[in-house]
Amino acid sequence: MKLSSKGRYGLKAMCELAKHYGEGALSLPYIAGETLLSEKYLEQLLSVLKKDDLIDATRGASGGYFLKRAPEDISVGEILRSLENGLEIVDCLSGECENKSTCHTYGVWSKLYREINKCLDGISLKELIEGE
Amino acid sequence: MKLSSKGRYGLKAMCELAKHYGEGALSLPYIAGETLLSEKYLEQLLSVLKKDDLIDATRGASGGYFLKRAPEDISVGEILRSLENGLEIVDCLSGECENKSTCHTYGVWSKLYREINKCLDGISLKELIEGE
DNA sequence: ATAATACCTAGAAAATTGATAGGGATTAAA
DNA sequence: TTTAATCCCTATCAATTTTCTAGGTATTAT
Repeated sequence: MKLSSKGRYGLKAMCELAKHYGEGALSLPYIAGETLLSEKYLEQLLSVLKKDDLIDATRGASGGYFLKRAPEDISVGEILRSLENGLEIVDCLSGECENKSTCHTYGVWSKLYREINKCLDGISLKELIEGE
Repeated sequence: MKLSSKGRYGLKAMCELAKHYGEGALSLPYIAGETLLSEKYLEQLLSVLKKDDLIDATRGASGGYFLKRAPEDISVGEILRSLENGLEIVDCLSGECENKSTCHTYGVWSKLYREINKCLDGISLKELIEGE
């Protein structure tokens, strides 16, 4: 049960944006340079984060990406759910499970799912860059 | 961040063994039949669980697998750590991370790791088959 | 105009996971 | 003592997912 690199990389990028919150937009090459990630791969992650309304961007020369809300108002949970396309650890949590009632293990997954979300929703981007 | 089918299948098999705890060994074909899993694949999962001392087996005709401890003394955490080869959601948790001190995200992973284990260690196999 | 940027889509490469196959060793029971 | 049922071991294939690369288009400050 590993987090994908999308989650890890994307969260790093979000930290970078948070560090410069209020200073205008950061360009893709800049973020890639700071986080040591491939520009093209990072671009795809940022597009996901944008689709989910966590960041926004301005196009054209001297354009770039920036947080849509303040770092203290964005939780790690939101970011990871966006990048990982949900944090459901088993498929029967999303979609309907037909034998939820008789399945011995359903309860485990649903409890774990709640705990994971609770934990991650309790950490803000601001705490992250300040080292709680 | 998905649990692999090893974890899901293996836990199912463990439930089956728990249901018949104290009744002697269950054969691979029997367990596969009850859980609707491929014999050969399940065999590999059981061998992992055996290596990690959660189950034991007797060979030869009328042999089979059985729990090494009572269902109330085996936690879901133990089972999943065995099958998933640890529950570290990122690699820097296992192995040493060289820049643990400067990394903004290390704290998140380590906190989440603790929560996941705490949650799963708090559920016993017995609770599972009895529906807590 | 130009150069720097975000945006979009297709697909290759690599890694992981899921599953199959076949044979060997052991042992209860006929 | 033979037989059949079982666990044990290892190799390998197939499918899926993840990671990453490539190339072009649209937009905009300078």
